[in-house]
Amino acid sequence: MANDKNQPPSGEPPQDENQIIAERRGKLARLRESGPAFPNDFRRKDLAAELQRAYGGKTKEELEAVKPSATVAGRMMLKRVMGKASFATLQDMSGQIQIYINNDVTGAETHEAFKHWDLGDILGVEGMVFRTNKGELSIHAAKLRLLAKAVRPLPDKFHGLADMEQRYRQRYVDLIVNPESREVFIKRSKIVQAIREFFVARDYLEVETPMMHSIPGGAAARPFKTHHNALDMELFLRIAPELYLKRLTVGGLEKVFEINRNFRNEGISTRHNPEFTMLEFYEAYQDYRYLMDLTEALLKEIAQKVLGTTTLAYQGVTVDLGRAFDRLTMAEAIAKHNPRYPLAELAKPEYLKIALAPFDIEVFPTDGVGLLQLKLFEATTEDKLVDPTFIIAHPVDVSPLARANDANPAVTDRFELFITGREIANGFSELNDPEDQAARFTAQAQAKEAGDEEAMYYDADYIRALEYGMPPAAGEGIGIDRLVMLFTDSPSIRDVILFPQLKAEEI
RNA sequence: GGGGCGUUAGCUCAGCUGGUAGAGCAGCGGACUUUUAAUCCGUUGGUCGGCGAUUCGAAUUCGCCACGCCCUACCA
Repeated sequence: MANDKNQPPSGEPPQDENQIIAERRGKLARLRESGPAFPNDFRRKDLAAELQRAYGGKTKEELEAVKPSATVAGRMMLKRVMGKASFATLQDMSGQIQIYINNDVTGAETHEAFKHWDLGDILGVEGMVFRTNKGELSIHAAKLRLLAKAVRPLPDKFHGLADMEQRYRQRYVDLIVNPESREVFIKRSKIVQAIREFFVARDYLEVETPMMHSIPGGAAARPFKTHHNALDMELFLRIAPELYLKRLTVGGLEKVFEINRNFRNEGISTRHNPEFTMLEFYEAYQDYRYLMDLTEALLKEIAQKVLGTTTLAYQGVTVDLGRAFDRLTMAEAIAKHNPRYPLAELAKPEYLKIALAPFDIEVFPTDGVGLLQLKLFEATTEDKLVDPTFIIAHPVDVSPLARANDANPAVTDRFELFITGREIANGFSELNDPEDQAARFTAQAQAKEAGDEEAMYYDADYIRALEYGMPPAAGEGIGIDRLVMLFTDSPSIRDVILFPQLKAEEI
């Protein structure tokens, strides 16, 4: 099958041909007989939403006195033919507007042609803006043209497209007929724009670092492998930009951010797509506490710009981003949300092992207090962190790139931000000691030798960069897709990615 | 990877315990000069996801496969 993929059809009619498509192909063939069937000489001057805004407040009489003209183009979503007069609803990028066609103004010949045009066709209209007896703002078409024929029918005009598979595979159809889907992607764009504005306003430099790495690093994940022919070289799609962005702080780009794709060769779920978008940012001469303040400010600003409020609803729960975010260690969070575990006991490995016993979690004799706390945290507390909560001081074992705490080297100066029980951000004071970093890489490389597929590689060039002196810095990553899920109340990551990864389909 | 559920006309969906497939919308034909999910009359359209089994007979029961959704595991 792989070989006939993406080959042009071979004379045989496509599998999904049907009566409706055949009918429309016939109409298209007749169109071709009378000139270009897909003309590109129509210039629209007005957008539906702008007309609604400009004339929405005018009465029927006021409009008749002024007779404003308008030129719009769009897809025909609804059509009502009533003999000698017809109505249609056009949809453009901004919204919808009704057009009115009759024999007197539009002309009988054009009207007759219009009657055979189909829902989904793209039309261009020029005419007077007026208000109908029922009060609908409309354009009385003086000129009306078919600009692009739709050979395939649109889904049900009232129910839209419900089949999730078809919505994901044929997003173009979903976007035409499901306004709420369009809204999600408009919001996504606004969120990304708000993020850019936030960092640019703080003198950050937006950069683009390689997506193809010879040594994948910066995260614990299995990479995609690829091959460069001319260089005859194995390459990996990046799992994170982190190590390159920190090289830039060595280079003197002291405030950098990147919004771009990461690729991880792992399972697919409602929260995981193989390629996903990450924001990562690094600032020299700052620490993780500063980052927590910055993160709060960022989320509040996005919420204000995109939603107009700091209160949001996600899948039935309300979250207030306006309040100060909680900052708790794992032990504190466990004790706070599970009163059955006293805080003082959570510092004792023996107690933690007993507490973990009822859960189906692997505990190793070598697990220290930090790891045991992490396991108990994930089992009992993570999903209870509905309101924004920073969890701080992660064990050093699970944070190979974070700076160890000066007072307690077993933990790192790190935080993760949880909202609605999900991790939204991960940041820390960066490890800039080349010898400490080399030792941690060595430990990771040994773990990889021992079979841990997600352990990191030893990155000698990264160590070399640190040896030139990296300024003390703090850095953070935020998964954009999950952030968009939160802000758009989307239950699945596929709802916020235009073309999510699915298994190959035979068309 | 493991478990559950789903797949019927272009779209949205009915179809009980097996008796040979329906509606609405869309399409086609007709009526209608201010409709708006227009309305009214008539009408076309389906190898019921695929393959196999049971049966006189399968959309319906059973098995396998494909694709999707949800949960779960790893992670962001």
